Amino acid sequence: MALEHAILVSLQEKPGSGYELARRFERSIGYFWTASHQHIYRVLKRMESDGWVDVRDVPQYGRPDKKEYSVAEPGRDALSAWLHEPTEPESVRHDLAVKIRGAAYGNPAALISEVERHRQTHTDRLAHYLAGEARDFGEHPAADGPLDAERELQHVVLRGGVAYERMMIAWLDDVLATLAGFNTGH
Amino acid sequence: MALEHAILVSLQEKPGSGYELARRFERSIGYFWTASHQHIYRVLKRMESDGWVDVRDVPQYGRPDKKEYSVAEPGRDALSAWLHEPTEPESVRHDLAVKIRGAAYGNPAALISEVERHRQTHTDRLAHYLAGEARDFGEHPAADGPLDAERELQHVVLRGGVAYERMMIAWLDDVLATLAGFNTGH
DNA sequence: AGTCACATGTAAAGGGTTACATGATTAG
DNA sequence: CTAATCATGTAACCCTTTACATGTGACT
Repeated sequence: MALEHAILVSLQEKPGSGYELARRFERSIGYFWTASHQHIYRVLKRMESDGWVDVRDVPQYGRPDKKEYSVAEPGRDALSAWLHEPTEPESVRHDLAVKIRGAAYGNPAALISEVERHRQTHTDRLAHYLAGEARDFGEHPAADGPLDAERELQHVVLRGGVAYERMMIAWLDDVLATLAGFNTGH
Repeated sequence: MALEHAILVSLQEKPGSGYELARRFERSIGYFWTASHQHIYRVLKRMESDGWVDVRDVPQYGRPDKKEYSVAEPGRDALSAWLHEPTEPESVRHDLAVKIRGAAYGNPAALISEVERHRQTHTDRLAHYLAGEARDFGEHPAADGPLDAERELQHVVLRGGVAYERMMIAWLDDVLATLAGFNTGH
């Protein structure tokens, strides 16, 4: 897949500017598809020239004007076509796993701080996800949130993020225990 | 990171040809870093001209001759430098999660077969990993296998793969239950 | 005057996939 | 003769990152 489908999904949920999309890719949708603002602007240009999105100039007071993008008919079609076409599971890219195997010929203990750093990132993310879950899907959901299908689908994706972070933390603990074994000469 | 470090790790474990590397990337190291043969040959060329690897022509009988690559001193240095330099956790790319959120405006039930297909892939991979674990890290390990640190590090990486597949299967069951909820109108 | 949030881009390089291409040898 | 495994590559294209670049308006 490419960024364009993630953008279509986001714009379908709510139209917005390139800048706003970039902010959404730092949270929410960015939990499972990352993108920088440069990349977003570039793809948005192509999508516009392909007719997938409509643009509207929005003058603003107290801040720079912006362009608001929304999904056009051909964009909806492209999204629908992609949803119906089978996709293979993404190819895995775990640099930390490569490092761990590579450490065998160096000093495995040197990796400990790196692994701990990653563990910290994952615990932070987990806390962030859980806070978002309590806010948006708890007993007192935000009054302006989406309803029904959209809401439940967003929730199940978020639960996937939570499960992923929990698994990573548990595995990194396993890695740390293994690395500690070399230190003490076990 | 890039492919070259994964290749260095693999060649450090055992020298081999581009073809052999491509096969390793279909199993073992490919469980957490995928690469096609075209890509491998291209990167190998660059690594050779950078002096990271040595090449040796190996004439063979009964099959085409091959080039055997092994890690050279500068390659070992580059690998060591990379191992000591911090790396951020890889950016996530879960197309299925994007699809699930995108399904809200189409027909969520149309995704069921796609999710089931992914679930099947993950159960296959899990079975494959567990078979490899029993073979290489069970009570009767292969006699020619690696020892000590290398072996334990390979095992902990494999356990990560197992944990990942198990988490994915559980999450996809959660997704299927959620999608089923729309079918029955709940 | 400086910093921050908002807002939009371009250019160059790097990383990776897909399509195309060739050829040897073994087994059926 | 055909298919499979072994073996190596090129070319074009696409996706993404990094570096560079500009400018508004609010607040301190």
